[in-house]
Amino acid sequence: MASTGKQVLVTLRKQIADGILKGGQRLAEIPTAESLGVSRMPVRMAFKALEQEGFLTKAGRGYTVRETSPEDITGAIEVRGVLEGLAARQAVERGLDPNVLPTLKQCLRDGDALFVKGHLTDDDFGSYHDMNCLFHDTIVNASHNPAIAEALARNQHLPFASVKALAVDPNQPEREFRRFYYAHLQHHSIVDALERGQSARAEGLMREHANTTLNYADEEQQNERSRRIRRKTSS
Amino acid sequence: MASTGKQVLVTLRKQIADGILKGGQRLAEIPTAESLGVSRMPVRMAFKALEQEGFLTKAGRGYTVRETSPEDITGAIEVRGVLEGLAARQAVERGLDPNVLPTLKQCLRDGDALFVKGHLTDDDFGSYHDMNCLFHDTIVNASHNPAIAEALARNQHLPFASVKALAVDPNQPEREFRRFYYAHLQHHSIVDALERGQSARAEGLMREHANTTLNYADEEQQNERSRRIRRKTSS
DNA sequence: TTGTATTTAATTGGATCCAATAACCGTTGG
DNA sequence: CCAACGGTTATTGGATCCAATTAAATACAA
Repeated sequence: MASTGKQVLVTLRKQIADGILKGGQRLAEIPTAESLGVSRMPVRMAFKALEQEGFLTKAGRGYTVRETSPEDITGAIEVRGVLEGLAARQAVERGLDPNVLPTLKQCLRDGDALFVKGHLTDDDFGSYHDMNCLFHDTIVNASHNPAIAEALARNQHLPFASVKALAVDPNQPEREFRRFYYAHLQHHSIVDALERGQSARAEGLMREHANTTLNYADEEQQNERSRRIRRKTSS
Repeated sequence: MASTGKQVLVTLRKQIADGILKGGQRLAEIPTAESLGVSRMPVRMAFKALEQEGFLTKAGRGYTVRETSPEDITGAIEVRGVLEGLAARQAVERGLDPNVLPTLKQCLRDGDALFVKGHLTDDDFGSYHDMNCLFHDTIVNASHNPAIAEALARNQHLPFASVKALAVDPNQPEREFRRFYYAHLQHHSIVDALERGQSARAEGLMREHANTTLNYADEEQQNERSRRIRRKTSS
């Protein structure tokens, strides 16, 4: 039983993330309040919060759902790369807390156990997702630089840009397997660099690791683009 | 005649930035609303916005003014370095817009004109500040990556961390002159790298350029620390 | 004397009301 | 026929009211 305001906030956020509220669409307080069955007040609060989070932009009277171009997404992933790279470097330079390496190595073992079978089930993707979040969060926290986490929080919102929002294409299981396996091998290299105190190497690896997501997002763009073209030619 | 809500927001923001509202201080809606002579509603809105901006943190009932440690500031400046470094690199890699280099070179000429005298007046510091903001904004915008500007906007709030908030120590004019002159020489190197298409060099220079501020903040910390020690020993 | 539980008070969050402003449409004048 | 001005309408922003939750204080029991 979360409070009404939080409920409205997460509902709207999910509707935007899921594309139910399309980019560019105008949002007024009264209709959304009525459709959610609440008063205008929590909606006002949620709109303000969503504006700060970058989901909505104030357009004269009312708000419009922000439209994210593919360039926005690739740019945000690039930002995530340099920020997580900075986190890895600073984590090494400050000296790792004693619990960091054990946690990361457990992540590596968990990932290894997933990949030995040679294929990934839906549950495996979920497990990988959890492990991946823990891995990245651990490194970001190990930097002891709260500004990094704050700056990253801004990017979490864009689809594909966040660590938490890794999408899986169910039609290409073997390609997805290779993609995640490659990412996991990068995790191994990153831990190796952290363990050896190679801060610059850790930073570079972490940047490239974000680029792995970037390449995938690019392919998604390609698919989307070709799909659009196909649609256009077929009409 | 700005709207009441905005007025409350900027007032509270300024009071926090100026230290009138000290770090760790608890803020309740009713007292602040009464002290500002408005109703509770704009204060609620402002509190929510200030929480999103990182000025306030929700502490059970009500909010507390966030206290920024020196480590927070150095960390934020480090973040600014990698973000502006990324901006410089991407600006080169995407190809500079035709108006970027002329704008930057005008900044260099304006700076050169300030430093030829060998000393800086108060007006000169103001001119340098404006030129400096234009220089950095131009590079960030030249990256055509809106995620960078958004991530940077988060850091603007912390004192010393932002480009816009460069402090000048009036007691050490010649030291300040050397500091700004060094920063300006870095500007020259950065423009040189941009012009030659040396993206990695531009990135590294931009990072180091933020570090110049960082060193100053460190000295501020040292001063503050020694001041505190002096106070402690004298008591 | 200390810890826990209950009660009370205060503060926050939600709803409704009212005013102010901005957008849209119609009409009129050039 | 187009543009500009005025009116009307709808939507946002501010204020007040009410309920719910939480924190603090006091009292009671161990």
